[in-house]
Amino acid sequence: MKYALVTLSVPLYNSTFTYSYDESAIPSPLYRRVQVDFNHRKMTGFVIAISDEKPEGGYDVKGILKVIDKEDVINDELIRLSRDMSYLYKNSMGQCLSLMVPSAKRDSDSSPFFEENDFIPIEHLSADQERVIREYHEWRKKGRSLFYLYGVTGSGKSEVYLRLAEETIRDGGQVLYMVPEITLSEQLSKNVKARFNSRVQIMHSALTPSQRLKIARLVKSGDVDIVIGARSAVFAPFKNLKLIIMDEEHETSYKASNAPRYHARQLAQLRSKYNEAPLIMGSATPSFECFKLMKEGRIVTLSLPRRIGKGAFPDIRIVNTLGQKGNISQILQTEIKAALEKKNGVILFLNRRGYSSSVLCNSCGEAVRCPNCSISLTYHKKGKVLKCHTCGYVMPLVKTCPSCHSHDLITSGLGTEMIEEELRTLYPFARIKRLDGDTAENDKGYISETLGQFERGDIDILLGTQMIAKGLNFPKATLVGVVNADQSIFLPDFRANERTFALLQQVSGRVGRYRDDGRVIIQTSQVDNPAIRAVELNEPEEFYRREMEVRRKIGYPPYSRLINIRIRSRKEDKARAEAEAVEAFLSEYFDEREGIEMYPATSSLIEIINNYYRYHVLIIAKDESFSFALKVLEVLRASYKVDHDVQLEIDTDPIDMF
DNA sequence: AGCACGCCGACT
DNA sequence: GTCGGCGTGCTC
Repeated sequence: MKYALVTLSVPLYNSTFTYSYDESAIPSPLYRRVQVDFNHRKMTGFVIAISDEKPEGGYDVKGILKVIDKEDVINDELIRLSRDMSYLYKNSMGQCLSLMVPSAKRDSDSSPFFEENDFIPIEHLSADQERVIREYHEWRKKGRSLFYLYGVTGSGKSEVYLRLAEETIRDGGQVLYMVPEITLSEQLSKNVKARFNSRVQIMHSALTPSQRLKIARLVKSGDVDIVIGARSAVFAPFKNLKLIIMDEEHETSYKASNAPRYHARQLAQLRSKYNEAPLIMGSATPSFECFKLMKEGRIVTLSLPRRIGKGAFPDIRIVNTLGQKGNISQILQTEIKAALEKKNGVILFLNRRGYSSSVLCNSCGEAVRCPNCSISLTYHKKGKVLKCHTCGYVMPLVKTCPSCHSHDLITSGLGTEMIEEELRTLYPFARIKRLDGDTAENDKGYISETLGQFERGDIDILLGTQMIAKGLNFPKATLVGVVNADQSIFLPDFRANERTFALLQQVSGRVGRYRDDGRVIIQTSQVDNPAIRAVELNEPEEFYRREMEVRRKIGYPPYSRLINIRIRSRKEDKARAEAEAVEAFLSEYFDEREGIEMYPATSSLIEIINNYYRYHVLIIAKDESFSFALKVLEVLRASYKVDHDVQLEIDTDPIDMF
């Protein structure tokens, strides 16, 4: 008899269990998925080690039911990664490992696609691009492995990534190329596929588990040179990983929004270390975390301060919306008209879908609320419905106020639907298309179709949310209008200014990449906001310096690290009691400790989501105390029993406080 | 997290 | 009597 150490995706502190097998009867299960009986249910787990010794402890060892795979699906590196990830994010190893390989269920078995592409000529490098590649090699020789390509939009970062990827592949290494959201990186994937042809694999969220497995196999065998993908591509099982690229490093989509709440940047750093593979991050708007490391010299900065070719910075104007009637100011209207007359493309950005963000009662003042969440419903004119943007609840538009039955209801706040309506009235002959979560819903083709239309000039005005803000190149566009920057400014989050700055800088980057007549109009009621001012005056460094100083004074990231403990329950008293108990448990360790502060248990900003009451306890740890905090949370996981109808989630380095 | 076991109320 | 409510405890 032999014994296999199996990890199972269970939310228990220890998720590894020993099962026996007869080596003459079944093939070696090491690094493969196995089916086992676990407390009266069949589960799939991964074998991470095998041994001849019967384990200590005196319990009855059960047998492996069957070995699922004919070949390895994980390796030592992924096991090590899941162990480190488990320690940092406080989920079991089994839960972490189960993210890395698609789970047991088999599905329709279609093969991953290899597409032939048109040949795209290799651009010649600008002097700046050549310089940073030279600098990169010099620093590599000195043994440095963390780099940041800090370059304005349109400075040609991608070409630098591709050159370095080519060199790595030529030397026999594999490359991981991460992008925030793959659907919006059509242009990139086309370029990369054309350059590297069939030895490229794209990992996107639309892949089925079996397609993922096939790709994983190709990556593992070394038959793929470069993997392009979003967050989860950080788990690809490389045979010989020699370069990691993380484009648009500041993007929040690199952080997982359910447990284990890992950050791909953090895991990329771990894999960089394990493999002695350099990590190159890049953005025009670095996260404060990276910016600080760059200033301290812990990350090597490679800077591209100029646009390539004929690209020029757009002319940026701020329009004060206070006292303005209508949602599109006279100034913006004039600019749109001028752009339309010249047959140039117009991009309008508003970060809120729907018609109006809430429906208010003019008589009692109450907003129409979601029955399952503690937020107000958004009115969608299409279908005349009220939608909850938090839980997805939909109901027909009400005619009377749910609290006082008055008929006097008014809409409040603006969304993309409303702007679309205004645009159609103002420019009846323009070809206008809206791109947001509603129009793109369930239809990935719609996004690329619309973007293609705009690129070809078949659409005059493209109106959209976040979706159109990122990484896209529109040579025909000369005008970008931010309909309302206030939403971002008023986010109840200490990162509101950082986010606003990055967002505005990124949308501004959509024009003027190839021409010098780009124009940006930003409408806001907060003309003196530091992020607005920084974009207006094109003073990013000054913005970083001042905002970071604010963070340093209040002791927030990047001058500390946060750990947020979220507690949820259907019963309010249970949620509160548990949060208070967790706080009391942690106080024993943290109260007397330098460098660690804990906020008392409080209800979350959105108190109820999907009928769950939400509380949280926030831990703020200085860098030198962070590992102590992790140790204490290890004790919490190991010895603290949470009530049965309560859920506890630990979020290390949270990016939203909700 | 599930799932079994077990101990109480209200039903044919 | 026994069906099923959900509190409690365990998972190689």
